[in-house]
Amino acid sequence: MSDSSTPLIVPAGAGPRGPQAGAFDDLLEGLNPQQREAVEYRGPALLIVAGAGSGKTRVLTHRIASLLRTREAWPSQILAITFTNKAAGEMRERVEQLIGDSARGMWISTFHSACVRILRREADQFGFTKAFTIYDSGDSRALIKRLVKEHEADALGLTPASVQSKISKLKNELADADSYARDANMNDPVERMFTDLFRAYQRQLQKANAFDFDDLIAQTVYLFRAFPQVADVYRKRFRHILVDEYQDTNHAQYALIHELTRPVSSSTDVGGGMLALMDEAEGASLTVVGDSDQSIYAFRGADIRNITEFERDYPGAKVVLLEQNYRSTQNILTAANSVIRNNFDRKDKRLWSDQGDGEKVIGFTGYSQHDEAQFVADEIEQLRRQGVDYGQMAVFYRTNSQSRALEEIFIRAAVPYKIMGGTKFYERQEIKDALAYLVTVANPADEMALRRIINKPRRGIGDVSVETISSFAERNGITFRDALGHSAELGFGPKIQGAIAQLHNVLVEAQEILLPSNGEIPPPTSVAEGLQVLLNKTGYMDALRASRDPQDEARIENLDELVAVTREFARNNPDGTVLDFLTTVALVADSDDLDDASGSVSLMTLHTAKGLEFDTVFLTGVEEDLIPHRISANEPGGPQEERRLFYVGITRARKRLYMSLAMTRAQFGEVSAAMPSRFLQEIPADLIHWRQSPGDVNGRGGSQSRALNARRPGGSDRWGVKPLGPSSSLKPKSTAMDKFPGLVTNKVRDNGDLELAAGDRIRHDDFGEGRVDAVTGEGAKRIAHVRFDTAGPKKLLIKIAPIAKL
DNA sequence: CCTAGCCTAATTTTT
DNA sequence: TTAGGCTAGG
Repeated sequence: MSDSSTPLIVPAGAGPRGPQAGAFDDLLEGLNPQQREAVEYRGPALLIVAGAGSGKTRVLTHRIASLLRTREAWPSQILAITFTNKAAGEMRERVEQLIGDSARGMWISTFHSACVRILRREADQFGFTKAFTIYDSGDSRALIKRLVKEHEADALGLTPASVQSKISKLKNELADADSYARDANMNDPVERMFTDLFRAYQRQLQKANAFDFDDLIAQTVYLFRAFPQVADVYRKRFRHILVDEYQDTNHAQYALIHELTRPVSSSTDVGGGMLALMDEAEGASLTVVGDSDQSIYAFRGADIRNITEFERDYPGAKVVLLEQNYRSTQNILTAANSVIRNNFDRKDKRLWSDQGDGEKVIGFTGYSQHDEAQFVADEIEQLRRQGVDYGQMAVFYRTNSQSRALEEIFIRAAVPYKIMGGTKFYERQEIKDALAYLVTVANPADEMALRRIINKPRRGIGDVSVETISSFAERNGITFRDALGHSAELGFGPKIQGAIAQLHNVLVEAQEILLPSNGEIPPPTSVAEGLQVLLNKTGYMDALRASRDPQDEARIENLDELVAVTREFARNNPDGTVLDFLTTVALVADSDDLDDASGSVSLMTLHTAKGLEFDTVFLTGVEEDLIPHRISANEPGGPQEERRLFYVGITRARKRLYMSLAMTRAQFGEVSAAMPSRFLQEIPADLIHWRQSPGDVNGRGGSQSRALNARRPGGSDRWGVKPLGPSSSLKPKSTAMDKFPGLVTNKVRDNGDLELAAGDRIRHDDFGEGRVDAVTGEGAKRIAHVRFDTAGPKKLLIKIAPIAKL
């Protein structure tokens, strides 16, 4: 009924047969034939296979615009799903640009926000309230940790991390504790324990009136399956469903889409006419866009088959292939193609560009990750001087920890940068604390949140007291939160009793501000106001100010920023409530706050980079064990997924692509030798111009690099080469990776303990015997300056050079 | 209940 | 290297 405003009758002038010719010529302008077809096609199911940079967002927005323009659909009948909020915002903006205000009323959002919206509306149907909160992975980890401890599950080898990831996987497969228990071997104590934990976890969530990330999707599917009438409301409403990045959907998301595109189950008329009923009998029309070569989320349940088997799932589906790339130069695309074609069982697809070859990929090998970072920084500065905007340059890496070295060097080199992701703002302790205060007020059932802040700042309420309160609540059949209101009956001394009463009062005061008991609708500024009351009157701020921990100063700043965020939120959402605020905050992704990155270089992981593009891209850490990551080696499909990740990285670049690596890499204090990634071998030699090849660095390359080595002036106390001025382009280029067979597939050599001193004689596999002149550097980065009897002077990295002491 | 100090474990990617 | 957990002492 809530949708009585949604017109169910198709507007006059349009029919199921499609738009009239000429109704949207301008929307087709500048599109290639395949893109046009993807915009114009009308039918129950359409799969757009969109290679990287092939203009899929353009196609998608123009398709939506055309549906609206021709009045085939009302805005409210359109549901478009994207992967990030940022992508959703962009899409909405672009559709509005095309057709103006009439775009209002569309649902363009992520899977998660769409589900939250549905769940909020329907929560009461199945044991939750509209005030439910959303647990991010940190929250659920904390809960699972507690449960693991309580159940003493660690004795069976179950760690919080393993339990969490297993539960997450199961939920993505739409399994619950019961269905798991049916299939599992219950004689195995570990399995039994896990089932218990899963059940307990789910019970706690329900009790806390909370959903975790995976629940948002899975529970929506359950809801639709358990209450077909509810599902019908949405089936009637959404007549056109479009899903972006379809290759990254997991089973639960697939099922959700499937439920939504089903024909309405009940025939009870809710006011629509005949025509509407006929339409609904067919189910909504579904458009999915994706590229199986860019599927990089299998680790969290994405099922590549959702896209590869689309035609089977939706018989009669139309498939459109977009292969022309409008983003990159041909050299970049050729590199990308030559890497990705090493994945078997993929449909061959070849991106092409008419933009010309462009520049070659530039390669660099540093002695250490700092050396590598210095190269990147130098190049960035050089490009900047040539007029390239910082905002048009990006540095990618496989793991977040790699950002550290880059940051250090960038700070020193005064390169403005912005890290996307990493330690996220909303995952900082103080921010989580502040949010937990808000949650405690907004959703009193959420015991987790209250437990988090009950002793922050220190109030003298430790574990023992918390348990006392908890059992009091249980005995009296009230919630933990309500127990705080009975401070006098808890049996504490005056100090603790006072502290509890104090906390209770502040929470009540904030509640009056955020959710007035007289039912009045609070002004949009109430979130900021309530937050400040909570932070100030609880003494949280004072405690930070009084602290002499230098980190706490930054924490205060962060909290100020959070208050600013709430103000901003109030401006953008005049009727936003605390719950809306908390929802938004819970669902923001790393890539979402990309806008203010202008004017600085963007640093991010390869995963975060998906969907973005930059003029200049630096792919760093192109090493074995990093990309492909060591852990992926044992996972089925792991190496292939890593290759796709690498492919995604390459295809982000418009004009210039750099690939760099280091010969040694420090991981928590220890330095170890690194090897060039196997993926480098997959790129044709003539596409890469090595400024400094792996061979140059360890003195074991082909003849060209020997010559190069011999010519290079030694004696610098920096390990890396000198900053690369224009003269460096005079260097002869080194050649392909296959000139360095020993560097790629062989086992890592480790001469870690080899002690060398000036005067020692050594033997090198390639250069023969020689005498050590000097040793510089420390630890794994020690470099021997050797004068070989026949090959002349060389610099060698002691740890990994193929040498032996005589 | 709190704090300091020692020990150890971990580092893949994230809506 | 560092964050978190654990212990002992206040």
